[in-house]
Amino acid sequence: MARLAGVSRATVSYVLNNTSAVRISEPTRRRVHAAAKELGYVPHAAARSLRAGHSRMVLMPAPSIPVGPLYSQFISELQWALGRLDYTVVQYGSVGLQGEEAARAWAELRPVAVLVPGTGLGPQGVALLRRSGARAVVTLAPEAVEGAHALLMDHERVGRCAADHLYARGRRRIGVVVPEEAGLEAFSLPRLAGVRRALLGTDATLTELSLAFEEQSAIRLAARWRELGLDSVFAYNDEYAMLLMRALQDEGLRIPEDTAVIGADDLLLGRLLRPRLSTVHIELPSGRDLAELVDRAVREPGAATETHTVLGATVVHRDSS
Amino acid sequence: MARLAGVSRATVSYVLNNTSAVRISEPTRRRVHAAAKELGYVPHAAARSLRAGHSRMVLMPAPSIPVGPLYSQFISELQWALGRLDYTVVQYGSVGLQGEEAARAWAELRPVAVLVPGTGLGPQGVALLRRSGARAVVTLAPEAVEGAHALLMDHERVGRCAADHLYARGRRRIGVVVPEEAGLEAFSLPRLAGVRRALLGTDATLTELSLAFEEQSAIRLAARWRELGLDSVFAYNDEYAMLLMRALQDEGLRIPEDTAVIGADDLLLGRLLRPRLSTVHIELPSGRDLAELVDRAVREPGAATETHTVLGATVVHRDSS
DNA sequence: TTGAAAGCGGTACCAG
DNA sequence: CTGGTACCGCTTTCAA
Repeated sequence: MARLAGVSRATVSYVLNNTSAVRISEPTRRRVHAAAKELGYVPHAAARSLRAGHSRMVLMPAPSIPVGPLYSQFISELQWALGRLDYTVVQYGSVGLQGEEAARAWAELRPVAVLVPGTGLGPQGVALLRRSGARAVVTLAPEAVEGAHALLMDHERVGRCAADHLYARGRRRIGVVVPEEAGLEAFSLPRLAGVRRALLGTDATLTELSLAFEEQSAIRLAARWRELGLDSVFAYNDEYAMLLMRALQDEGLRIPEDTAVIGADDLLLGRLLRPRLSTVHIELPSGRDLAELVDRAVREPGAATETHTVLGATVVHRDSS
Repeated sequence: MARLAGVSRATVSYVLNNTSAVRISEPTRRRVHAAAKELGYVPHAAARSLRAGHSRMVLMPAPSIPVGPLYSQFISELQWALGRLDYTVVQYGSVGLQGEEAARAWAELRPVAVLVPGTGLGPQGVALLRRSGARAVVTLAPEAVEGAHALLMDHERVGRCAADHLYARGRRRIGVVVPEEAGLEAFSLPRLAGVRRALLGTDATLTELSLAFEEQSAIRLAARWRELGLDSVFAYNDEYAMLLMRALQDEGLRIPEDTAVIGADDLLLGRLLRPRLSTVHIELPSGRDLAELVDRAVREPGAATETHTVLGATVVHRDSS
């Protein structure tokens, strides 16, 4: 670039990076800075990281489904915290890419760390990423993956909490909503399994209820509610719970007398319905903590992989259960 | 890499890219592929784009505020459509970066195209990006920026629609909710301005109402509702509308008799309250169309910048207004 | 204090 | 058909 500033490329590099091992005279610095400003010079990240052999890019797949305020908040916090540690966070739009293939696509960018929510990345995927220079791979999933750090997001606990609550309040015929929308299985199945486990060995019964996030679907489900003979339902999350509760009420069912309803995520909107919606409050890991984990892993890539359980789940009992 | 496969780098390149201008013998291809598989070889995107002088990366800033299902859907669709056109979509976590500074950070990655929702990127930012190789810069904002293609998302129309509707139904003392949460000004201010414009020269009055997305804030606002003397309110969006409507009802106000309420975004959840929430349905551009615009712009970087108005707004009249 | 030169991992031309 | 080689933009010794 600014050899047109009268100096060599090396000098430019020194000046712009404030290289401490080298002293550059003030006049020269000034000329370099001036020229850079003038030409609108921007360093070429690819060239830099090619030469350096590493980057400070932390990559995570972009969510392909609408995420709630909880998760959005978490991502923002994480980006902010990693930004403070001088990492660049990049969400890769991996629409349609699967497992190994996705891992390969990510590896092409040679990120220093990869954060993967959900399953879908096997041990081979992790190995591939590590071979291509990722000094840290962190999964946010129900179970750990060989070779990667793991933040265990145990959605089973959410189901267990909800089921324990309903059972403790005397409910025995318990329905569990399973959303029909694709891409939610990663959450809905563990939550369902959690309910199942909580009810194991008790006198309660569990009924799976398929429900799409549309009024018609809820109305259809409500129409056959009496024949279902359920006295309570864990509705996957607050949004599905709100939808279903409204349909049940329109069908003439009394909440919670005839049927108790509980959701999850503790959305503000759930408090607006009457009766106020009971819910399972979920606590995600703090973005700061995860950022620190990443940073530690990057600095100490040989260290044993850490596994932390990070999903807090507590029942918030309001009026619908 | 697989010079350890017994061939030269060049040959590897030919084989893995299926270079048609060159014929490689089957045995050689096989050995290369075998070695690549064995070593878990992944090409180095930085090296490739350094050499090529360009990449196929489309960059957009990651949203820093929780976005609704509407926008999430739009992003997904866009990623999918661009993926089909063989672009790689990357969301850059620009937490805290502003205008020029953000533009510089993005430019370091030398994306072939940049998509920027919202204002904050000035003409200099656009120029900077173009100078560093971006063949297309597209803004999604209320107004066009010199040098960039523009998808005009005219949120004023949302406010106008809502105001026209309320006015047509005989309301004259109209409140407009302005969220207190930071980062929403890009939407809330134009919506407010739209209401103002719609009411200009009529006998209606406009009152700004500051509201945070918390129950307490809504309760406080509702408590002074009677002294405000409003007969209707445009509540920014459906979520704020739901929150406020509930608080008004708890305060003893009848909806819509005493106060008409209208939101925006046409969320499913708005239909669950009673009375069912009136709303302004918003139509975002199709991801496919935007992807095509980007592709066209990339292939024809010299062409004049296009400006399209892409935000459809129509009132959905339900029971709260 | 500054400059010359090597090299990061690919691609593309040209010679063998 | 295949290998040598120059080069993309930047950092980093090493010499001047």
